[in-house]
Amino acid sequence: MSNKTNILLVEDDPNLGSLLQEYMIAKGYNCQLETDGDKGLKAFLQGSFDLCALDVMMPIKDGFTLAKEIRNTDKNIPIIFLTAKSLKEDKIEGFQSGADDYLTKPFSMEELLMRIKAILRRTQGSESVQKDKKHFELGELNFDYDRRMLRGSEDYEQKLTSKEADLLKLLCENTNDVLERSVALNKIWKDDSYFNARSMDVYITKLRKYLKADPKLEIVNMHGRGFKLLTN
Amino acid sequence: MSNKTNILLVEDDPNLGSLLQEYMIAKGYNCQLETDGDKGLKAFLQGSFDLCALDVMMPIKDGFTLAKEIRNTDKNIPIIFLTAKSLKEDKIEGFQSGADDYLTKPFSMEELLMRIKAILRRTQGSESVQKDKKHFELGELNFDYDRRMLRGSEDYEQKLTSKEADLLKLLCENTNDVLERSVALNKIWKDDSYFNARSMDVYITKLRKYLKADPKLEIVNMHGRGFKLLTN
DNA sequence: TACTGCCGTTAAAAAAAGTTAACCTATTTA
DNA sequence: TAAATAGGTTAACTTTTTTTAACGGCAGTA
Repeated sequence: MSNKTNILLVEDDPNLGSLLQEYMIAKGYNCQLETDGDKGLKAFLQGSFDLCALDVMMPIKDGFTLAKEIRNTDKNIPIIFLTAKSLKEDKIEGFQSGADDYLTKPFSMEELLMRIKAILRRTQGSESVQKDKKHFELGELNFDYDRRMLRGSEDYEQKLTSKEADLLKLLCENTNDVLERSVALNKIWKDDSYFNARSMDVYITKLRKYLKADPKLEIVNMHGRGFKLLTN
Repeated sequence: MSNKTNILLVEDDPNLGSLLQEYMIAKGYNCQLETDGDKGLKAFLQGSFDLCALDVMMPIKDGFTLAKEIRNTDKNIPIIFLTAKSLKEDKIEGFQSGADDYLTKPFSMEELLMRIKAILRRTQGSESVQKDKKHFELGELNFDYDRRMLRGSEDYEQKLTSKEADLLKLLCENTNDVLERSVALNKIWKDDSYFNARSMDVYITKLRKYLKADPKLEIVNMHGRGFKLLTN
């Protein structure tokens, strides 16, 4: 399986079911559709899903029962109910069987997507958020973004200010590739203006000075575009 | 404050507002009611909440704007919108300003409660456990907030004043992440002013002195933003 | 080759942060 | 009750960081 988020959709109306499935796939998710509760449970047990979207009123086995069975084997999997039942009592039963959300039909597919995203943000955010690299090898040099420190193999040590560190980090993330002026200005200065561009030039000068510690390192200008950090 | 869950409710209709507040209190929550966006933001900055329930259409400042400002200082706090706007576009804007849920009026108080519980079930487990932690490991050091004591492995012991302890606690809760000046000033000094900012600087100096007991610990300044406590 | 807009550098100004000490205020102690 | 103490704020001054200004050079184009 890919690294996409896997959604199990159980919906007995084949039209609505495949419509939702197509939509979720178009939005970049893996989405498996099952058309009744038994098949849904079987699929869940065999697969590895990140979220379940369950219709409530289904033949053979209703969504609430299915949810309880699913929760029996995985008590943390997010579950959303999709249903025409808008009665208060039904909603309450839905939440009591462990729902994370409860959508009453008709709903827009966009709203479903938003609600799925809102839940996933909470449940899978914790693991995948901190992808940001904070530590870079630059030829002979060694750049620690958090400590804002540039260290050479000998006893060269250069403390950086926060703007210097921000800019060097961006350059490092685009090593041997163009860092567009506008990108850097918007990320660091939050605004692409004439004066901020002059300010950025001043920082490029400062960084060039620091990087002289390794003569192989070079920040070259790409006229009209931005800068490129070369490491060879 | 007790160990109850703290809910910030911002709702400009005083009838609905106090009805909801009473209900939540009856259900065992702490629930603070504010009647406009500015008061809501101020309350949030000074308090310590586990969840926000915000009306969207309010005079002075609408709920979406308020949500963004709140998210600016706390990017994990759960937010629920309560609103009469049931348009698809509004819902989408709501979720895009970082909502966890979006309820359209009229809704039953029971449903609100269910939805709040569903969100808290996800969030309270993970990080907000740490939120009211009173005891922190800081490299070699050991910080006991209640006793206002900083202890090192050997015989280093440093008693802290209450302001020192408050500030260190905030820094600890944001370890390796920026603690915004305005956040600290509002939480500890209850007001973001020039003199309080000078006062805070004095306390940062004091804390840096104490933290020298472990040379790995460092409080770095993020120019124009705030401070970051580094532990590695 | 001359024009024009982008870059590079240095210096100065401005803004933010850091430090130290004096100064309140409330509480404890003599 | 006065003195001592502790916690906290204000003030004055220093240093660091960032922005602005000025000017000269270079690249791309007419």
